[in-house]
Amino acid sequence: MHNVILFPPIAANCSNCRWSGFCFAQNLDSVALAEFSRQVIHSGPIRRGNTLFRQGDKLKSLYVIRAGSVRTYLDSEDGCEQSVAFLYPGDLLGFDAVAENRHPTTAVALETTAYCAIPYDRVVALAGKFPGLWHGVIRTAAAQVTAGQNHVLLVGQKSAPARLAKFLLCLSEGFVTRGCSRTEFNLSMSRQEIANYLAVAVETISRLFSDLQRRGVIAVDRRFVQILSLPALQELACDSAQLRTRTA
Amino acid sequence: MHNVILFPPIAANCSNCRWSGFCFAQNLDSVALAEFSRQVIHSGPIRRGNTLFRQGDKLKSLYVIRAGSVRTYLDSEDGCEQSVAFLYPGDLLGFDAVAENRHPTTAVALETTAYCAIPYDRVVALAGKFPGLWHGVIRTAAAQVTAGQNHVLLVGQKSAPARLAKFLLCLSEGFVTRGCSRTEFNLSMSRQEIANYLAVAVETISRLFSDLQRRGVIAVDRRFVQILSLPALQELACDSAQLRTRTA
DNA sequence: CGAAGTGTTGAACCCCTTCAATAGGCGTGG
DNA sequence: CCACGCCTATTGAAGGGGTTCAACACTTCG
Repeated sequence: MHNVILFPPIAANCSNCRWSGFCFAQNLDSVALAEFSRQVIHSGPIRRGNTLFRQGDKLKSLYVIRAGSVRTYLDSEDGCEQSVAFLYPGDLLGFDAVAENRHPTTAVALETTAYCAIPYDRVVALAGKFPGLWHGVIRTAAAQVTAGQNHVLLVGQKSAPARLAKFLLCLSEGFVTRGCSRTEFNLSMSRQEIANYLAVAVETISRLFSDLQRRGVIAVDRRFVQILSLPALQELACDSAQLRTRTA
Repeated sequence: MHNVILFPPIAANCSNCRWSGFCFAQNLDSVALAEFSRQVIHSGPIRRGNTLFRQGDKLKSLYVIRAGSVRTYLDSEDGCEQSVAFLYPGDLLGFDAVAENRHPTTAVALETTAYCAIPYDRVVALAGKFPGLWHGVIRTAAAQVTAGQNHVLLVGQKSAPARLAKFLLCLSEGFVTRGCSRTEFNLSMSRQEIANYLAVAVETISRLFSDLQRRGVIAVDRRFVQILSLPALQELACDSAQLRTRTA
């Protein structure tokens, strides 16, 4: 334990929060937001490899990333692992635990990460008073369902090059939304973690990065990526689902 | 249009419904349920191939299957298709449209199918009065997120035989929950539709069915399946994720 | 009966994995 | 500071699981 370097929980101030537009509290008016804010526990930074919650843990809170990034993943009974999502500031975590009152995934920090925790019973209580909060939760939930569908499509129907291209484009899109560069960014995850998320071997990711660089589509230096040709990347992302599994 | 054979919408009676325990209205007391029931539109049977809604359609209602079965699928920009789910009586459909106010998937009947439609604005209005309805929606939503995660795991990390085995076990589980046989059932979907859901070629599904039958694990006659050895099937479902993409 | 759709089976090929070996970064400790 | 070890990443060669292509059986329906 490194208590000495952990900041104590501090009072949240959602009305000033840079990410309030992303948070599931986005629909609340200033009065409601102030009350919401009092329930929020700002949680001090955790370092790479530490978890917010583990698969099987009882649901206590919902979480929103404030800084840093997080990977969620699922372990099956027989010991294989599947990365489910990479999360960035403003993203909601842990909602899926509502179904069984236990977290179906583990959430682990990819880098030093700060987050907010809101006890789920407080969310429910507040949502009773401010229905806008229900809408925020519901819309976020629906978005996560959609994201899962697209993940299956990616892994199920696309070739390895298309998967990586689409992955980079999705990251890019996320950074733009957060006011960062569309074409230059640092990956917060390792090749291994990308490989697992895209369901290919690490070596394949390595080769694909090299290919993309060789073809002038991107420039890569370790975790730093520059997209040199967005159109080329988009073409690659669409191209080649060599599987003919159309049902009609 | 076959209007002549369509039953007119009839008044729903949720309190008598065989599937009320599965429906997202499961938490309502009898008073609330009666009011809920008045908002429900019983929709007459549609035949195989007809859709409840199409990808891109505006969200109007949530749907619950009353009889029959439905497949939802996603088309990507570049024309590849991914089956997302097979739905049976009691299952909720269309919730994912809440995120963007448009259905991200198409829902098509696999056989003659009857369903209930509940206008979404009515759901919201009722949920304001009866918070139990919010919980029903939220829990169902969370379950769908979890289901999506497991689907990615299946497609991303498991070998083709394991995918089919797991698929059969999931179907089996669903039938048990609904009071049907665990070991004998009819598939409502074609080989092609199974193949697409599991992200393999049709021929692979065919071969795997033959293999399973040859090994005495199941007996198949067209769409009728008998599970002869549940343990063997469970072993196959766990076995072999030949991809070593562990991140740790 | 013939045509179309669905399912099955065989053989060849290919994308991606696996195995293996090397290079590069980074923290640790002498 | 540099040497050492560990971990991540890269690249080559070989192999395999599943796809693709092709032909055939069976059912359904007009």
